[in-house]
Amino acid sequence: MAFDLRIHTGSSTPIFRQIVDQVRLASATGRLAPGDPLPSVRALAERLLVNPNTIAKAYAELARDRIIETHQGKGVFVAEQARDVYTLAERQRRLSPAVDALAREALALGFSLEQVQEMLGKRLRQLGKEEG
Amino acid sequence: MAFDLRIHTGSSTPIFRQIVDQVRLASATGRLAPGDPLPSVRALAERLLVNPNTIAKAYAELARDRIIETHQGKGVFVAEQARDVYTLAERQRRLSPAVDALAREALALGFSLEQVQEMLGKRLRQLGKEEG
Amino acid sequence: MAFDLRIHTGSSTPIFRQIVDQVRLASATGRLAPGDPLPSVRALAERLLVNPNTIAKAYAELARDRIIETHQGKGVFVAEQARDVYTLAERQRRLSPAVDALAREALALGFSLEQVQEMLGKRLRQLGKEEG
Amino acid sequence: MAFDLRIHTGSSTPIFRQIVDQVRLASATGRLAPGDPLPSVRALAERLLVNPNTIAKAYAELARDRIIETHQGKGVFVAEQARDVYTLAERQRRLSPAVDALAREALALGFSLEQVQEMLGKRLRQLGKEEG
DNA sequence: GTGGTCTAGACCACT
DNA sequence: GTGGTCTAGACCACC
Repeated sequence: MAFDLRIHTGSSTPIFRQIVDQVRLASATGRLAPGDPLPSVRALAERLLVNPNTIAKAYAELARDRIIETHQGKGVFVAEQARDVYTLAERQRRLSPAVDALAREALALGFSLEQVQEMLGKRLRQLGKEEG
Repeated sequence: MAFDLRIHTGSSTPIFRQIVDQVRLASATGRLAPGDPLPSVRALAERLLVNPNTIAKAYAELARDRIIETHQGKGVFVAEQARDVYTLAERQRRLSPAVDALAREALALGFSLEQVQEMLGKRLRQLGKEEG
Repeated sequence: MAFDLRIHTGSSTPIFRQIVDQVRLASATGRLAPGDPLPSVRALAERLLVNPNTIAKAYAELARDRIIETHQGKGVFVAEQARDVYTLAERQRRLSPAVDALAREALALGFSLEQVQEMLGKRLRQLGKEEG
Repeated sequence: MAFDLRIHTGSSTPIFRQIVDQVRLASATGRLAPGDPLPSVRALAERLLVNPNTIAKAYAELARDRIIETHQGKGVFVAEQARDVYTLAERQRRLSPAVDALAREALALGFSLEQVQEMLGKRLRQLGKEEG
């Protein structure tokens, strides 16, 4: 199964960030395993109809964070490095900025806890399906 | 207690947006009450060491959303009544980027829906209590 | 026919508002169709002989109201679908200054309600027909 | 009966303009007849709780347009000048900017002719009552 | 004094 | 190339 990278040009999040996030997410959830090949810059640019510079920028950030490795003349692969294991506290610490941002925005827009939880549940189920 | 506006110039979120968000949240939680005066454009610009235009831009957005009212020659005040400016669909559209960001991050970190919802509830209660 | 934006620098209505109003009206009457590109900030500024910031301010307001979509590095386009952003009450609030002005003027000039309504209907039909 | 001038500080229209418009309207509809006295600058400023400069500015514009006359030491009076008589075409020409502004705004906000006509009728009835 | 608009010119992120 | 943000400084209307 080919790793199915998708971008939304309508979104306000930059294309290069969408790519970085998807690869990072796929790697964290095991959908991409160490050693798996990724499409070349040129091939991905053609498939997604975006500028090769955009792909290169995304791959550069992923390589900097040791998520992927590029082997000259061979291609791009998911890095072999050991997966970090976080404590619960550490995982919560990493999640809390997003929790905080959503909480503030929801309050400002006048949403109740229940409404936000429902939107969140719906979105999580969507993401889960795309992954499976 | 005077309303204590603070900005981080090091942040990637624009200064004017930091101001908008803080005022909106303070208004939603009741920390700013209808009729309360806000610092003048020039005074706030001096205090925060930013350009008056930046403050004016923030105030203009708040006025468009009917959070504040500006009176020529008098100053800026918190709007008398909270008003339903945006449709439910629009408010959901505005919340969805934060929902999406949290959902993706939670998935990548391996949290369950219930765990995230609990963190969210806790944070919402904290923010609501920070009044006065 | 390219969309022909024109401003009157002599007018008391701000330049950025003239631009906003013309684009909004053109979008509402279908003279601008979803997906249509708008001139770039710099190009329009050059053509109208105004500062790019003034154009940017107008485009920012149109984007907030989801009339247009701006794509970083690509340009500005008419939004894909018209969306209900504002509640009925808010739309009435925004219309009421114009209603009030016409009512007062009509009263001062001794027009009956029927006469004003007829003039209004005629003008609305004219504006609607000026498409294409 | 004293001429009952009222201002809305919450409105976006400047106070001095509200005063000018109300006097002009009362004069045009005969509620203020030539020779009728108006309150002094100082008295009106005290009654409306506004700055005397604001009243003075309004009276200056009314005097410039020959709606009122100020007699030093005696007070302010509605001018004796002959009322202009307009042809229907001339009256329509004077009304048309307000008609046009309302039509454009209504179209942009997505209102139907019927909705606008209803808002207009309601507003005209309100103004008629205030006057009676 | 207040806020609103505009110009000029700079820097940054994204494509 | 594109739009987004910020600074500096000016002028205006209103109170």
